[in-house]
Amino acid sequence: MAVKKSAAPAASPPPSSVAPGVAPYARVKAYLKQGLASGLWPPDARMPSEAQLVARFGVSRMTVGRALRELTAEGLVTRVQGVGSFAAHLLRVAATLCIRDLHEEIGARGHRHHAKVHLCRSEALPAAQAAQFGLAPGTPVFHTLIVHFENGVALQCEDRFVNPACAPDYLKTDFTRITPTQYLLQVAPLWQAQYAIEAGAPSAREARLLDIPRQAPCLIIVRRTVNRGVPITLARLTHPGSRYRVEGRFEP
Amino acid sequence: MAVKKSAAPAASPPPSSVAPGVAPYARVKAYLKQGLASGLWPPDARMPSEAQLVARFGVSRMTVGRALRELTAEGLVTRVQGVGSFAAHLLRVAATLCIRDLHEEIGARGHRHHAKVHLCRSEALPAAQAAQFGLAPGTPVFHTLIVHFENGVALQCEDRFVNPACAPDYLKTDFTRITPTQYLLQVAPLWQAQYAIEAGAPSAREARLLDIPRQAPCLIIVRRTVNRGVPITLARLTHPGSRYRVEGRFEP
DNA sequence: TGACTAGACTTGTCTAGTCAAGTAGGATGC
DNA sequence: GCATCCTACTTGACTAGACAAGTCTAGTCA
Repeated sequence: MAVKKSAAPAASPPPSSVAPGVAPYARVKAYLKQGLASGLWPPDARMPSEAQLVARFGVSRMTVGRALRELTAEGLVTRVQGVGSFAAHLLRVAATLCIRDLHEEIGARGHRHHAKVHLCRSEALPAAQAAQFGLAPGTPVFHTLIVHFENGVALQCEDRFVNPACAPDYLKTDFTRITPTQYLLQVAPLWQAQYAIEAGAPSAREARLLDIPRQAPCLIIVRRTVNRGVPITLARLTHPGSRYRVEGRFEP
Repeated sequence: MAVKKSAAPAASPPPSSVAPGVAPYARVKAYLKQGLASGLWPPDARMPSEAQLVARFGVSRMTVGRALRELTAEGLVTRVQGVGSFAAHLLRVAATLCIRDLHEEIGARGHRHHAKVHLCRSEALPAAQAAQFGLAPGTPVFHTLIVHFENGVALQCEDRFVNPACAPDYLKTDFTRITPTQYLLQVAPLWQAQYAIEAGAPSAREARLLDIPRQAPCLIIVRRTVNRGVPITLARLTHPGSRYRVEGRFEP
């Protein structure tokens, strides 16, 4: 093509300012993103078609297609075959919540981590956890109870059940040197995780281990991981509400 | 090309089983994903190069490139120009946390939502919130305090400050019919959000409004949204720990 | 031995065209 | 009026090539 269509509708960034070092698809993407942010295309508004963007930016259809496809993946644009591209509602804000390994997280803050193992044995799966874990009650499972400290202050009580079939050598690990999370990620590739974050009071044992009052509010994260339908581990992570919180950010 | 390289290393899905109706890029992607899930390529292991995948699947480089690019975006693969593609560590588990609008969430459960407005006025921004919100103390801001009910039970106490510059007509809205979140998303496109999830005790007023004891653990979400550097709103959402939790799942 | 260079290999990106499939609207025929 | 068909427009996906840029290795030369 090269010869640009003369009847370009004209708007903000035509092929002017070729932007050095920025890939064409990124330029198209930035243009669309800016239009969405500025309200040029409110939710459900029709956005320029691929052909129009091709004409405006003087690039190939593959290139504008990539920009639109990535925006679709990010949830900013809705596309309907045969109809067009539309600005998406951002009602459902999908945020990236980063569940980091605690050891790494403490290290990133430049602090000292240590762990105390209170329980590390094989036992029959209690009925209370059986349904949640996805194994029959009474199945032999590994059970660890570890308290993690940041600079000597108890930060997390980790009560964990592990499927022996996925990590036969789990109990032999020295959990004062490596966290169960790290170990399990090495042994069994994580493939699915479900989690619930809730506020609640600690159990009597958790209160004692964390050295907090029984009525102190705690942030409790229950996480279950599964690989190809096989349950790997079920963990209940109890944190004193005064010492721990989950933070995150979201930007489309 | 067309003639396949005879020295193909041989593995699971060669061009055999052409898979009807599944796009080629999706087939390549599924193949790689399965290899990662099965542990064929443990973290940091070298994955097949684009050229090898082109030979194996008999598709063009653009197609395998798309598959690898999408896996990279999903955090499953790390690519280094000039070196190769490698299986990523999944240590950092990025989960999609869905911050839904409460009205929509309750509706999705088939339950009845109603709201009670306790405060809806303009006031000077208190110093306590100024730094967090990003406006000077004393700046006139809109302040609402709304309690949301699910089937008549108090579920959330929403204490919110709004920047009048972003939503001049905010106070005129009937918040028993539309939630502030919905209104603000219509008026000002959300462009950045920061949030913190923590467990704590409710304030005296929150306990009264939610009809819970002072020492009942609450899940508190503090959310700040910004558009192009301009603060839109700062919200403190307090939920009784016994009635609300955040759930999510993650699968690469 | 050590510095440098050339080539092989890799990913990153783009083009110009193709075919397929879906939608919407207008023209046609009953 | 109503159903049908055709056409224009849209997105979805792909190909076969191209060039650029980064990395690594092996060989060469001082």
